[in-house]
Amino acid sequence: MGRWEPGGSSRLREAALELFLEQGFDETTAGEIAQRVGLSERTFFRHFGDKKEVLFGGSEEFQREMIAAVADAPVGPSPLGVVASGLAKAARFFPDEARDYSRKRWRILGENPALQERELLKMAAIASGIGAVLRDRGVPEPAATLAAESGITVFRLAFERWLAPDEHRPLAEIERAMFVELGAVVAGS
Amino acid sequence: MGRWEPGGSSRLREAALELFLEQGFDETTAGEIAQRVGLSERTFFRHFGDKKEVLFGGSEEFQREMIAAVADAPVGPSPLGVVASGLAKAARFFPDEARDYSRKRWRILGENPALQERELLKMAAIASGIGAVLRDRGVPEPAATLAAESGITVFRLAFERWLAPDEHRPLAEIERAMFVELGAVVAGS
DNA sequence: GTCTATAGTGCGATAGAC
DNA sequence: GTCTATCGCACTATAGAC
Repeated sequence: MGRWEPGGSSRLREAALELFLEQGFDETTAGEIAQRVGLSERTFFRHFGDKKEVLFGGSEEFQREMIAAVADAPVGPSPLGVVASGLAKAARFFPDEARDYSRKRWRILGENPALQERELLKMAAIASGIGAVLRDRGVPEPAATLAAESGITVFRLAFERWLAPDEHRPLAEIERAMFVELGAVVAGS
Repeated sequence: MGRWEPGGSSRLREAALELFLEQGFDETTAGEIAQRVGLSERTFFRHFGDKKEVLFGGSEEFQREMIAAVADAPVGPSPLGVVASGLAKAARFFPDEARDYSRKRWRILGENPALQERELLKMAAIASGIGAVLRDRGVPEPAATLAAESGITVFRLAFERWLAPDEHRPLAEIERAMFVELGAVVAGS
């Protein structure tokens, strides 16, 4: 038992989500979030490099997981197949229980271009990491980067679909369907 | 002859590029850029919504052009083919003479994640616009979005390749090769 | 934890162009 | 008279330096 309540980061993240939903991202100051959990603004910025980052907690872990899943995927004939099997494994990061939280977060992101920018950068970083893994596995360029980027595109669209109000299938299943669709779209040209 | 030199925006853009190359993006203040062309900091922010935006001049026009090129593409059997022919047309925005400027700009972007975020958002906006155009042309979902996103991925990778020091082919030619590679990567799965 | 520079906004005033 | 570009000032929040 220390001098502070434990879990400063996660308490800040929760408070931030609430406040952003209530009053909007721009209308909420970092100091306000910190105050709500009894911390100082200075402490907020020690936990998060900038205000946006409070909405991206756990994203480094997800990123590592996603890249590791591709690295550990069984040897396959096609690089995109390798990416697909990695993505399927990483889908466990988003079980049904996470849908509600993800939808709230998505609503906030949808209203703020600066947050969308950050989300895109995170995705781009994952794509870049997957590309590197594929090259390590002997896939030449530009196939490695194309497979990585296409895989992330499939993931993004599947994820958005997963969040839709009328959607109930698990993420991995939507991913599979989306990969099939990609095959059809590209084959048709 | 007015009270002011004409072309405030473009003079600010040029000065910004110089200063960013000399001292870096973070080390250059908006006031400094404005001062160099005889304007005030306040005026800088009336031309550009934020500091990053000074590096994205003409991007709205490029965006419109890209989307219009897809909208005006001849009727084709496949949505990705339509996107490809649109992209080929829009490649004229980047003639050989623009390579030098583009490389300078790319070097600045490469050193700053915040600028990469903005670049990704601009690309995402174009993809979204192309997706809408495809839906207007009768392409169902998720094929429309997949074709749009895949097309933008091809454009991005082709553009990066176009900027490589050892690369001399025109952008349109690299795009074509990249579309072929995408076909191979996806077909192989 | 305090102190400070920079980013970015709001508003009023001014100077020309049409 | 109206429209547009500019300046100047006051102000807040972010973010980094000390």
